[in-house]
Amino acid sequence: MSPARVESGAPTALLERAMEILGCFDEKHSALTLTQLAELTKLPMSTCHRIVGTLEDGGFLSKGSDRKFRVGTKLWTIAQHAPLSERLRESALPTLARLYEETGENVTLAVLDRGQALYVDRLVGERSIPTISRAGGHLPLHTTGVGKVLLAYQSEKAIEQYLSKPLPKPTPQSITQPDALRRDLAEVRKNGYSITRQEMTRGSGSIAVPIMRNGKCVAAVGVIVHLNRLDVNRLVSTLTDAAASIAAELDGH
Amino acid sequence: MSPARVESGAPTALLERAMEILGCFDEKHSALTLTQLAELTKLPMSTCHRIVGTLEDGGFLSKGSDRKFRVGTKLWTIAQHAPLSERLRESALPTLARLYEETGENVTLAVLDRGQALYVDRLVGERSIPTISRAGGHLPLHTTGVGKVLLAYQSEKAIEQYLSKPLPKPTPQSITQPDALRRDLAEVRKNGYSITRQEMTRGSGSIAVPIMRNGKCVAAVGVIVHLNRLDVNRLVSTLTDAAASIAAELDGH
DNA sequence: ACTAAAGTTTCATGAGATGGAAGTTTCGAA
DNA sequence: TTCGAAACTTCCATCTCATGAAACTTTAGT
Repeated sequence: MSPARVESGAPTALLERAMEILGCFDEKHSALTLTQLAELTKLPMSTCHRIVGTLEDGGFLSKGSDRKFRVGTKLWTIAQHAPLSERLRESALPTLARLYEETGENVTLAVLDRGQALYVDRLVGERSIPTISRAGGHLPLHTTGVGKVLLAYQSEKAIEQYLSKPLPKPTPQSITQPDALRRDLAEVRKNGYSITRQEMTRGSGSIAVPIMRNGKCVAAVGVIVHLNRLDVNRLVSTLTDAAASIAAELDGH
Repeated sequence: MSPARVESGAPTALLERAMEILGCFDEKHSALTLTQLAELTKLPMSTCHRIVGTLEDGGFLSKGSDRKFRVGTKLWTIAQHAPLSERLRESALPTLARLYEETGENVTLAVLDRGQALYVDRLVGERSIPTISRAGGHLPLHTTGVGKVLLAYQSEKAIEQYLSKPLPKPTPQSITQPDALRRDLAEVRKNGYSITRQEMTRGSGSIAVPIMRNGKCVAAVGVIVHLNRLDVNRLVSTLTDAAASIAAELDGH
């Protein structure tokens, strides 16, 4: 128990370093060179090289002909057995497909993860407007349709904790005043659905509804549409059906 | 360079052990206790415990209230940035959704991986018949529709190598005679699609077509249907359109 | 309450991770 | 084609940190 143990960054365990390296792959970095990985993780080149090599041998990373590393097939395969894929995504996909066909719009499925909306899946067509959300990506809770639903059905305490931190404001329409948000969330609970209008992206809005299981909101489905196509009544009813269908599928197995 | 270096199993590097632990999660093991993990990897409990703990801290594993470990959200998130998800799956999904709606049948998308068909995605409805293929799962090349397509478009040498190994025969209808398979694959290349009839599962058949890019077959789409619904002409034409559409989407970005 | 199985902590030991430095390859510019 | 610099790979003396048997604690099923 030497006192100089839990020091700053340096003497970390090998495994933590390896996880940090893998964690470098995100929305904006799907292909990275060894040098970039060493910079991002602040690891010495030689150490980084050795770890990356082992990860590559294990199929967790793969090196392209462009000398860039990408997430490997083995890692992907393992991830398909996460409950997120195996249970939620798999159960929801047929319904999402129907929803997509019916509306022709961007369809998203998200869960709450570390105080953000984690997009489990999305269906984007050529017709639908471009969106920032990606499967595997995170967005704030208070600026997205699915996010507001996920937040609204949290405990009072969790909501207050979320509101206590500074809230990002990606557009002028984003609601960042705690009181305004509290009212908005109350509306969501009352109506059973959320609406956003240009709170995340200029020109687009969204509608989302909760997927309930045992009285808890386990996920949210939503559509993102061009503002002038935001036909609330029609979309809410379609989404409510879809959510019920997904919930049934989840219970089914 | 001590000669007794690349010995048998025991003295493996930490990272390799960690990857082996993660690799325990597969089709038939989506939730495992610490003891099970220690058994599967043949690691001492204490060592396994420590590694699993670190993986849990990093969000690569998560422990449920049932004391079982599952693949964690962090690992899943990272995997979404694999080319398999980000490029192929994302590009193909809208088309697969349409295909699913049009046919109402099991729709699958697969690539070649380590001499097997790796299922990248599948859409399964209540209507469609039960299938073994799962997203993230592997099946033999010569007994599945998508597999035969993937194999047929390989090089002569690769095909011969595949045929040189013993071929599993899950049903009496499975084609395992090298010569018969060679003829079947030639048919696939000639026609541009593959057919299977009860070669993997009794009572069901499948049709699949290649997704070509730069003259190479990068993936295959297929449907699995009840034998007496196997309307070859209709399905082939629908699938061919879908494959072209996915290929276009892949080129688009 | 009891107990067997599952999970957790401890710690002396040495295997193996470490990272600076030197060597090699790649790639773009001249 | 030659050259130089940046990217990548290998080497190896040093010593940290992973190791796993054993002891301990918790859990769940009589």
